[in-house]
Order: sequence, then structure tokens, then C-alpha cells
Amino acid sequence: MPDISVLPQRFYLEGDVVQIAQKLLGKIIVTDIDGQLTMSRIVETEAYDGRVDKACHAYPQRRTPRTEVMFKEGGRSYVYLCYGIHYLFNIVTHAENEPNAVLLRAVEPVAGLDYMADRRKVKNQINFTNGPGKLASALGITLNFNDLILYDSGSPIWIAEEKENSYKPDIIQTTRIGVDYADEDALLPWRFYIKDNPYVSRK
DNA sequence: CGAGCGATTCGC
DNA sequence: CGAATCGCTCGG
Repeated sequence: MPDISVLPQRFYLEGDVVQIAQKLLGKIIVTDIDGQLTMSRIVETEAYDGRVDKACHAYPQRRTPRTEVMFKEGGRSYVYLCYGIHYLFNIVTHAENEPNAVLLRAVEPVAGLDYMADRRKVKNQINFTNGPGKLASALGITLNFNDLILYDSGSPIWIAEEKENSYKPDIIQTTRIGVDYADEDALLPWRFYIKDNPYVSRK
């Protein structure tokens, strides 16, 4: 079990969302849902910038009931239902009225693997969390956990960093997945993942 | 109000 | 490769 501490809110307010998406790689997501504690290492992310990015639900400054949380101050969760079936988990970044978010696309299980196995009902451990819908399912994330403070270790979901770990992973930068509807913005290289990590989606 | 569609996954 | 499945968004 790694020695961890909560990632402070300022982490989500400094730099642009593309940098924050990279810096989230290697961080730990902790969930304590239905009495089931899990910990996982973030290994794949995508950045969405509501100011300039057609792929972002909040572009162009599109304020609706669903996107409202992205207009709040950084450090909150944005969870939504995708294809009527899967929940996708995002981290909101930046100041009020700057609607940016980072999608978690894959994580590596660290603790609570029995719970993940129960929730996912698949045998192969690789398939617990190697996709955005899969990881939400494995960690117990549903719409109930939208608009949650992530810089409070008392929350049912929070983000941590390891206290003593200077390891810097090799990061691959490439285009995002499933955003063809965004025309030329689908070409933005705003997907990041840890090189050679077995839990990265769509190898 | 209702048509159209999606930041995916799984099974055939 | 196509179905599943439903809330959100926008146009009428």
C-alpha cells in the first residue's frame, strides 16, 4: 500500500489543462463507495478545453445542466452517462467560468482488486480498468458522484500523490479517441498515457 | 415535445 | 461489426 497524501486544489488551477492531464499520470485515485475501498494509479488521460475545443461538452462556453459543473472552480468531478450505458469520470480544472476537464481513460489497480472483480464480472484483471467506462464501473463511480470535491480525503472519491516517489514515467502523447465529431479538433494531440503500461486502453 | 446522437463496451 | 440504452441538446 503506497504512502499517499491528498493532491491540493491548487494542482488543478495552475498551467493549462493539457499540462494538467500529463501531470495526472502516475497519481492515485481513491474511491470509498458502498464500503468498498479501492486505489488505482492513473495511466491514461485526455484533456478537454471548453474555450477552443469542439470535442468538449462545454464548448463554446456552452452552459447547460450537464456542463454546469465544468464552470465551477477546479478540483471537482464531472461524471456523465455515455451511450446510455457507461459512466465516464472527469476532473474539472481551472478557475470559475473556465470550463476545462481531464477524462480518465485508464487506471492500474493498486488496492481493492476483489471489489473491482465483483463489479466488473470479468476474469482477466487487465479488463478491470483499461477503458473509461470500465474504470468507472470497477471503482463504483455513477452519476451520484458528479460534482464532488476531489481535494478532500473525506470525499468518497479523491486524488492523491505518493509522498516518496520520484519516478517519472515515459509519457506518450497522441490524438484522443472517439471524438471524430469534433472535425479538425479531433487531431489535437491531447491524449496522454504511460508508455508500455499494460492497462492503457485500445492497444 | 420529440428526433437524433454519443469522450464505449461486449458479444457474435 | 453492430446492438445496447437513455439522458442531454436543440429545433420546431
